[in-house]
Amino acid sequence: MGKPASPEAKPGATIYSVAEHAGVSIATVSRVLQGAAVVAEATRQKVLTAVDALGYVPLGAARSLAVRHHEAHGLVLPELSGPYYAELLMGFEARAAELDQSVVLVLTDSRTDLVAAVRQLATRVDAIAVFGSAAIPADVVRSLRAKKPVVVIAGEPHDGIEAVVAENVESARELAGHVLDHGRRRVLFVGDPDSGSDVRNRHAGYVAAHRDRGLDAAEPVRVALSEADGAAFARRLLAGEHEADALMCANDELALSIMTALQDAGRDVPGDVAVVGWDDVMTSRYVRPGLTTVRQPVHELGALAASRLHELVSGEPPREDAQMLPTQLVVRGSCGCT
Amino acid sequence: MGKPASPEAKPGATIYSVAEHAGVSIATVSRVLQGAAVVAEATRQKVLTAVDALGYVPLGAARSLAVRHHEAHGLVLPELSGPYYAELLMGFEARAAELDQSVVLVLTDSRTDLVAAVRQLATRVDAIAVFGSAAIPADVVRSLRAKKPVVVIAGEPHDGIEAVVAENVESARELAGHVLDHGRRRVLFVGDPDSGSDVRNRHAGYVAAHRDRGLDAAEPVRVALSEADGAAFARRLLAGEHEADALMCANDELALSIMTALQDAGRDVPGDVAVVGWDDVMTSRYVRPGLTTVRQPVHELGALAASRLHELVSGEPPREDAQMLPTQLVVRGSCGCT
DNA sequence: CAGCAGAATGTAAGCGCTTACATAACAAAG
DNA sequence: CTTTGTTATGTAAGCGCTTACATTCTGCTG
Repeated sequence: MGKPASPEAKPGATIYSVAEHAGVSIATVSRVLQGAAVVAEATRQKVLTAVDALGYVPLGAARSLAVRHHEAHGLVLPELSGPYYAELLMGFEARAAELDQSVVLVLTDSRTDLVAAVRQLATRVDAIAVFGSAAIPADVVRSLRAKKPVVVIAGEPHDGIEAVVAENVESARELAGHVLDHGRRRVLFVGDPDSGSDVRNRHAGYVAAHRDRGLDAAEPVRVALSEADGAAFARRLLAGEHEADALMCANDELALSIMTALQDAGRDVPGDVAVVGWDDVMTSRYVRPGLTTVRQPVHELGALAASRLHELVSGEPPREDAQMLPTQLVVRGSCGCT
Repeated sequence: MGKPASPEAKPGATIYSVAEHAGVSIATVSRVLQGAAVVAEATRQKVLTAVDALGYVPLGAARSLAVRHHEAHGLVLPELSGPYYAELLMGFEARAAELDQSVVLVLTDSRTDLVAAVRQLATRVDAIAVFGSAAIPADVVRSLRAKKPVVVIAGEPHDGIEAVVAENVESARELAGHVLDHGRRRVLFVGDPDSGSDVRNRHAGYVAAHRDRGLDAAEPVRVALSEADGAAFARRLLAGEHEADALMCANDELALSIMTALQDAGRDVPGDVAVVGWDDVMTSRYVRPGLTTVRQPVHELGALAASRLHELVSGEPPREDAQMLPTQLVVRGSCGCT
């Protein structure tokens, strides 16, 4: 802080001015900066000195143009509320960093022209990871794929576009089975199986658990995945529109808002009705009873996406089948366990 | 110069191949793609046809090099757990999108070489927003500033680096005053004022509230801001290491973990001890009693940072004083209100 | 119908890097 | 001393765009 001001940076310092200042050629400057080729120690020092005398910052675009790749990965997510996407992004970013790739983020919920945004993104990255339900039209994804490697996160693989997912069907079957084995006989699935492959697969597991026991599964209650949708459903449930002794919600936000609304209305959870969710968000540990849910390796999922992107850029062929990460049932009180 | 050697390279469609395919010059292709100059409708159509016949995706780096800017903003955040940073990022991204700027994200907690990461970032963006406590050495920020516009989020302005912040002192004074006015006389500040200007200012408000009433403020309990730190503090409190009838925590995560730990140990909140936090995270609405806290306009803060970055890039001079956004006290039950 | 303004398009000069290839410098070997 | 490797460094050709400027093509005007 007490030090003299930083070197007067000529706003226009380029590799040429550095070379001139150091009395060497631009090739040499490039070599010391890339650390690639051998450079005499004395020369290296001259260059380094010149670099910070001029406050030189290389122009990434020029390098990208010369080397013909961006050294950046794109990530397209719907939004970031709730811990799920944030954790995914952290995993992605961390892995990308290890691979020396920058990450360029696009959030689709804030975009009016999604397609333009994605095209624009394609312009500045080497590969793109798209979240399954980020609402990118399939043909856009496919046309993207023609130019750049693409991986879908939590979606279905198709047309040579590979997918990375967390396991859903089996854990949903296990979770639903757990609830059924508490003796509940009217377990409602809350969430729209058509809203994405994650929910579809969770629903499939729910159906399977019923089938396993020779039971009939009720029709799913098709609601979106936000707190507000949960609250709305809770109102309908309290109004007697649905009958249930257990609710298997497509995610924790739904489960939490429903559980709280029921409790506020004097219902006993899990006494009157059990509630389970999916994701294991932070709040699920804090509410009483604790929310029984399923933990996904979200961080790892993001990291896996970044890794695959990198491998695809490096020329590896896309995988046919989705890569699946295991999930873990987290049993707390809301399912009826003590 | 002439055109590149292989006109055959389909995967490498360039402006040249498009021009050739459409039977026009590259200048014309550029013109229709930028939509800038007038182009005869017939010509425009030929070009557009060629573009998607070849699946042409422009190379962002080449454009950046030619126009001499990146059309991208950098954002440096510590991490993304908890809703605070995620919301900030969403605000930033949304505003950046409106301004047609890409956002390149760097998370410092995942980096081993922070300084290198930031330098690398500077290479590919026009301007950078750094979160105050992202642990970037001050001299690095300053040297960055010499080349690119920089704004600090939730930090102090200095050396021509402007800052955007949410109000802290007055709302902390109000919050602490509120607790004191419930009759609490041993209000402990939990959090380390030296960990960043946000906490420092909250502490300052806490001290001011005491002074307002002619009371003495206790020494702050210096703990970090995570759940784990809160739990550890709660254990010490239960063990009798501290004495308090109210806890003013530097953020909600701390407050929540402490409150829950106390309740689990049989203490009554707010009966035995009141607990208040800061941030108004989602969980704060769900716990019982609801957590009294302060809501910050986090989304707006992110958006403001993006806006300022853009204005700085456009040549506007940096502001001397931090731009401050108002916060809002959210009173729920944990402070002692019914 | 020459002359000319204005519109549409083409030409070519960069933008700041990387890197293949050429060259220089110097030491060891013949 | 040449010759021959080895290193260290320089030269220059792009990378794929944008854009100032030049050129060509219209359709009028006088």
